[in-house]
Amino acid sequence: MTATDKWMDLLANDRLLLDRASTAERVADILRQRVIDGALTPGTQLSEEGVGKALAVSRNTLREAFRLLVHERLVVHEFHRGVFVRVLSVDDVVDLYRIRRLLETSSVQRAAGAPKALVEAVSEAVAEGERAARDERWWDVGTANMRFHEALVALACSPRANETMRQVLAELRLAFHVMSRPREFHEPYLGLNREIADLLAAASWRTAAERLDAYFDTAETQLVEGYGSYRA
Amino acid sequence: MTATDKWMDLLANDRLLLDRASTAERVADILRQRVIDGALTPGTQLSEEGVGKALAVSRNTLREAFRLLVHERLVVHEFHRGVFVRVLSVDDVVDLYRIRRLLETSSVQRAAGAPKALVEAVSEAVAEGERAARDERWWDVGTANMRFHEALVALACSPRANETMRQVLAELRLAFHVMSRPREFHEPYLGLNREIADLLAAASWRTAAERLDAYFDTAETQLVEGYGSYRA
DNA sequence: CATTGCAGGATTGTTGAACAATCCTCTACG
DNA sequence: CGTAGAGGATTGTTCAACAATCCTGCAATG
Repeated sequence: MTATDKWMDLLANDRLLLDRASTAERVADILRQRVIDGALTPGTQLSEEGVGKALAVSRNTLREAFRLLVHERLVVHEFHRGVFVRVLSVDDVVDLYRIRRLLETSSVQRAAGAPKALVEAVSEAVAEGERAARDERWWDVGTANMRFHEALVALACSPRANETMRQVLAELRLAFHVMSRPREFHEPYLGLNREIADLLAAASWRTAAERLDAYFDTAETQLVEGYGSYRA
Repeated sequence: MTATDKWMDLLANDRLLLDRASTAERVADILRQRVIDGALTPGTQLSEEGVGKALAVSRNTLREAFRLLVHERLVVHEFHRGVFVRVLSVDDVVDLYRIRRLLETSSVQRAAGAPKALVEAVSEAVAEGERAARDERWWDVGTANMRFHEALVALACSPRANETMRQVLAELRLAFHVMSRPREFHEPYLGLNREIADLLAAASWRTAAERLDAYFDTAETQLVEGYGSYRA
């Protein structure tokens, strides 16, 4: 029966990829990707006619897709005016760091019972960031940094927490796009991430949590002034 | 100029209440309320034709509303089959308690800088629960209990954390509806809530967080067996 | 000069109908 | 007993139409 169980798992994966995908969701996927990778910059309007014609979907289907993205806060919907790629305010960025602090420090604090593979995922994300930094791929450094923090929350073994964290990080991408110096912004955190990952690997949960808490103290203030001066 | 600033704030509030409300959002509001108060029990299908005719909205508008509720996890959408009021599994309930623990304990831990009014809101929620218990309004006891925990997260002063918590608690309503004994389920927590509120009022953040953590240890195990046996 | 009022055009909000795709049920057949 | 298929019901998606609202520019007014 263990052999069939393996097959079942594989089938379950494939079902998600192949089977279920309404047009609205796929449209949302595309737009989400474009917002995250910066092709759609904050502030640009997504007109129903324009996007609908470009993707060859009807206005109704498109509106369903817009609802999804609005709920994820990647776009804003102004009544009778349309949807726009979100422009994060400084308050938004502060709030994003605040909820990150709640989720991440708490997850690290009680990571004692987490599966070993999840702890290794943290170290792997750090290593990926270090590789990207060596090659001066600063955008990838930012991506790896996010994967690192996502891996921290994953220690809590809560699908909903993971989902919330994913959304928070996607929103933060909106802030990073208006930063003009990705290197100066992302590079300083490489050492901190490594330090925290090593503490986790050594099962020093409490120390890691304290280190992380200190990280947020500095990151938040640093970011506020950075975001205020770098934005378009 | 400070006088006009005051006016502006008031106007901004009113704009949210009076101005913006698309049909889809109002439909979602209605359905959300019906799911939360139990009129729509978990598992029931929300057919597009039925609900659309009942609320006198078109299918397209209704589908937009459904998308919102799907994203809030109050209903599930099965491709080519329809939307159904969500039936929480035991795993779901465990996960909900897990993310609650992350958000709540972390919020309480760093509540030192929270505005006094937010701390008082915690005590007020406890008092409301005690009043409801005295009158044997057990459903209201559950509502007050949720308001209590919502108030705990509010200490973190993060709109996004508040929103996440609201959603989590709305989901938990789905579990409470299949419990047959609201009194036995809600009453034991009254004393714990009071204890935590008093610790917060005394600025004993650390002790309060530890007490809350212990609360989750017992609540989670207690709930799993309770949910397994009480469900319809 | 600043402000107000008012077309006109463009965009969104909402509806209804239509057709395709899929699922469910029931029946008939091997 | 199992299964293959027909038929009906529901959902997925598009299209066209109209109402409601917003934006722009211009004229009128003080």
